[in-house]
Amino acid sequence: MPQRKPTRSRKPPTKPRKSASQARSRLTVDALLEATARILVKEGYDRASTNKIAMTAGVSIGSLYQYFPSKEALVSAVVDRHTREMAGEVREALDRMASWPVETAARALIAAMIEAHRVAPQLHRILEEQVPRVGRLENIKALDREIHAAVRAYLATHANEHRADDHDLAAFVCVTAVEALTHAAVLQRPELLSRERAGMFIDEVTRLIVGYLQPKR
Amino acid sequence: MPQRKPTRSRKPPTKPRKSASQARSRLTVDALLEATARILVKEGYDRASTNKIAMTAGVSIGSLYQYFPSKEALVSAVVDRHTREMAGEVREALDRMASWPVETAARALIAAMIEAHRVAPQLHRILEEQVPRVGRLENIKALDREIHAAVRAYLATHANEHRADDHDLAAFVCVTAVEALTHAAVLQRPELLSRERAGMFIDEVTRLIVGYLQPKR
Amino acid sequence: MPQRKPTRSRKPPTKPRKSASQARSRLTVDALLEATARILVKEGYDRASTNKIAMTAGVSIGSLYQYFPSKEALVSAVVDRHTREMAGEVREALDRMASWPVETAARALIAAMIEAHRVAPQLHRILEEQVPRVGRLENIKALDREIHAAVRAYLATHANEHRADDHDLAAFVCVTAVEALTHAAVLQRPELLSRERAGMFIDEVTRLIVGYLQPKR
Amino acid sequence: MPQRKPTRSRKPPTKPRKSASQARSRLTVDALLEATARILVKEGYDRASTNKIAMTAGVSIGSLYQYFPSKEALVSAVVDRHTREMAGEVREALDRMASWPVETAARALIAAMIEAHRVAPQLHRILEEQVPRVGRLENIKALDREIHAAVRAYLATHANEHRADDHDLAAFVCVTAVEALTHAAVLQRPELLSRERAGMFIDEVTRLIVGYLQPKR
DNA sequence: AATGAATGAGTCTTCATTCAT
DNA sequence: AATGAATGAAGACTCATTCAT
Repeated sequence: MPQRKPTRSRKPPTKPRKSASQARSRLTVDALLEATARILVKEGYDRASTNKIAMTAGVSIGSLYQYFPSKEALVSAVVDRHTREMAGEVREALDRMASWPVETAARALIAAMIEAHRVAPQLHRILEEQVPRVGRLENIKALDREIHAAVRAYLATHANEHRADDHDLAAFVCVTAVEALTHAAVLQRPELLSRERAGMFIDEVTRLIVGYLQPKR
Repeated sequence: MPQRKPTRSRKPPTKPRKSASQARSRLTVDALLEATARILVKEGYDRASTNKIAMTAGVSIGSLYQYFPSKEALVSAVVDRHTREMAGEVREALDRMASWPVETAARALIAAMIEAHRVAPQLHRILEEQVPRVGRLENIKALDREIHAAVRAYLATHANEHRADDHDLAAFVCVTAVEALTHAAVLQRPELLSRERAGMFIDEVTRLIVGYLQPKR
Repeated sequence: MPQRKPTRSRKPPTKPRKSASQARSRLTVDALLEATARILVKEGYDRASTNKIAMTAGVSIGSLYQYFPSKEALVSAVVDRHTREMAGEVREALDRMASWPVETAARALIAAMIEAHRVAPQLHRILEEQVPRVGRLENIKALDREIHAAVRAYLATHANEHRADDHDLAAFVCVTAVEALTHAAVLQRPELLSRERAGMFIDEVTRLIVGYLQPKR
Repeated sequence: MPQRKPTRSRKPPTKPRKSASQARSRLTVDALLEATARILVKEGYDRASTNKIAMTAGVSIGSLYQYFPSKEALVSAVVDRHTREMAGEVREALDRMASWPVETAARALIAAMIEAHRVAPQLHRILEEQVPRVGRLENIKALDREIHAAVRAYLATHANEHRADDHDLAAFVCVTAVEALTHAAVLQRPELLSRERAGMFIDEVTRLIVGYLQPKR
C-alpha cells in the first residue's frame, strides 16, 4: 500500500489534471484508512499515532492532515467505512427476511450477522471498545439501532407467530443476545465458526431465539 | 522495613489506636481508588492521568506514587476491588443454585448477575473494555471463566433436565447471552431495571434461557 | 521510508540542492550537540536536563527527540564527536613517532596530547568523569586503550633503547603519567601552557618519561 | 545495620539521659554515614536518594534530616570522614620522610599513597568524580594541596640532591604522576597491587620519580 | 499539493524536603 | 527525638498538529 504512483503520467495531459489528482487523492485517502485500521488493530487507539499511520500509509504527515483535520476525523472515517461494510450484509438479510417465518428469519439474520462480523473482527472489537470513549462516534450504534428497529418491526408484523407482547423488549433481547454471541464467537471461539461447525453454531443460536419467541405452546 | 515502633502503649488504650498514620494511609488509598474509578469512567483509561487522579483525590502526586508504583498498579487495584465486589453476589448464587431445577436456577443466576452489574455499571464497562489492552489484567476475565465453569458443571449435573448435548457450548451460549443482556440493560436501558419492571426483565431473560435449554418436549 | 520525491528537478539545478531541509536538520543537530556540550560543562551530567539543552540550543524539546532518541544518545553523540576531534592529533603523532628515538618520540606524543586536551578541556573532564557511570559509553576509554597499545608496541620495537622489561607495565606508567599531567595542566595550571612556558612544561614531562625509560647507564 | 536499639534502657535512669541519647545519636550518625558511603558506591551520587539512605541505615527519613540538613551536608560528611582516613597515612609518611634521601623518601610516599587509596577505592573514585560537580566540596582537593606543599618543601630542603630548579613545578609533576598512577592502579589494575607484585609496582613508580629528579649526572 | 522539520502541552515518574503526630 | 506520610518541583519523553519550503 505504499503506492508508488507514477510521477509523470504516460500521456500528454489530455485528461483534466483535476481528474488525475482526484484519483491520486482517492489512493492517498485509501492508503490512510487502510493504515489506520491496521495500526488501530495492532496498537490500539492511543498508541496509534498519526505519524506512524502516515508512515505506514507511505504518506507524509502533512498530507494526512490535508485530508483529515484530526486524528479523530481519521478514525471516524475508518468507523464509517467499517460500519458501511458490515451494514450491507445485515440490511439485505433484514429486507429479505421480512416475510419469512420466525425460524427461517432468525436463522437468516444470525447467519448474516456472523458474516458481517467476519469482515474485520479485530477492527470491530477495537472500534467498539476504544472508540466510544473518544467522543460522539455514534456511528456503530446507529447500525445497532437500525437492526433493532427492523427486528421490532418484524415482530410486530409477525405478532401471531410468537409469544412476545412487548416487541421492543423482545427485539432488545434478541438483538442483544445474537450480537453478543456473534461477537463472542468471532473473538473468543473462532473454532465455533469453522466450515464444519458454523452450521451447528447457527442452529444453536437459532434455537435460543426460537425457543424464546416460540408460541406459548 | 523501617522500624515499627511499639504499637502498644503502656496500658491498653481505651480506644484501639488505629494508629493515626495507618488510618490516614487508608484514607489516602481509598481516596485514590475512588478518584481513579471516577476518572476512569469520566475520561477513559488514557485520558485518566495520574496527576489528575491525584488532584481529584485531593492528594499529591507524590502520595499517589507512594502507594501505587505505577498507573497500571493503580488501575489494577481498582479492578481488583471492583471484581471482588461483583464476585460476591454471583458466587453465592452459583453455590446456592447447584441443586435447583433449571428454571429456578436460571432465574437466580440472572438476578444475581443483574445485581452484580448494578454495583458500578459504568466502571464495569470501562474496565472490561479498556483495561485488557493495557496488560494481562485478566482479573475480570477470571470471574467470567469461573461463572462459565460453574454453569457447565451445573448442566452436566442436571443433564436430564435439559436438551443440550454439548455442555460447554450451551454454557457459552447461556453465559454470554445473560451477561450481554445484563450489561446492556444496565447501561443502555436502565429503565428496564426499575423496581417495577425488573421482575419482568428477569422473567424475560429466564424465558430465553429456559426456552433454549428446555427438554425437547 | 516515506517517499523520497525526485531529488532532481527537470534540469540539473545550478546550485546543488543541498535540500533546504537537510541543511536545517544539520543546523539543528549541531546546535543540540553544541548546547549539550556547553551545559554538560556548566552543570554536569545529571543537571543537564534535555529541556534545558533544547532551550539552550534554541530548539524545541520535540526536535531534540526527533534526532536523539534519549538523553543518553545525545550525550553519546557528544562523546563521539569529542573523541574524534581529540583522536586525530594523537593518532598522527603515534604514527609519526613510530621510528623515532625515545626522547624525540616522547616529546612528540606529549605535545600532541597537550594539543588534544586543549580542544575542549572541560568537556573532556566531564565526559571522562561522569559519563562512564551512565552506561558503557566506552568511547573515550577506547582512545585510551589505543594509545596504550601503540606505546606498548613502540616500546617493544625500540626495546634496546630503554631499560623497561615489562612493556605493558611501562606503557601503563608512561601513558597514565602523561595523561594525568596533561589533564592536570590544562585544568588546574593553564598558565603552564602559555606560549612562553609550554615548551618548558613539555621538556619537563619529557624528562620524566625519558628518565624513567633511560638505559640503565 | 538496621540496629534495633533497646527501647527501654535496662537500668533506672542513673545516667543522664543526655549521655544516653548522645550515644544513640552517634550510632545513628554513623549508620547514616555508612549507608551513604555504601549507596554512593553502589548507585552513584544522583541515584543515592536520601530516602534510600535512611532506609538502609535503618533510620527514618525524618531522623536523617534531624542530623543532616540536606543531602549535600550528608555527602559532605562522608567526604570529610574519608579524607580524614586517607590523610592519616599520607601525613605520617610526609612527616617521616622529611629528612630522608630522595629515593627512600619517594618510595615511602608512594607506598603510603597506595595504602591510602586502598582504604576505600571505589568510594574514593565516586567522591572524586561525582562530588566536585555538586559544589564547593573542596575537601578532597585540600589534601592534595597539602601533599603538594609538603613535597615542594621537601624539594626545597633537599635542593642539592636533585636537578629540579622550579620546585613548584617539580612537585606538581611528581604528585600528579604518583596520584594518577596510584589511582589508576587501584581502579584499573588491581592485580598490580597484589602482595607479590605490589613491591615491583612501587619500584617502578619510584624509578619514575627518581629518574625525573636525579642529579643531572 | 506534498513534505517533514518543528513545536510544545501534557504524561508518567522520582526524590529532596517538610511537618503533623 | 523519632517517625513516615505528604508534598510538589522537576525531569525524560510522546505525539497531535502546524507551517515553511
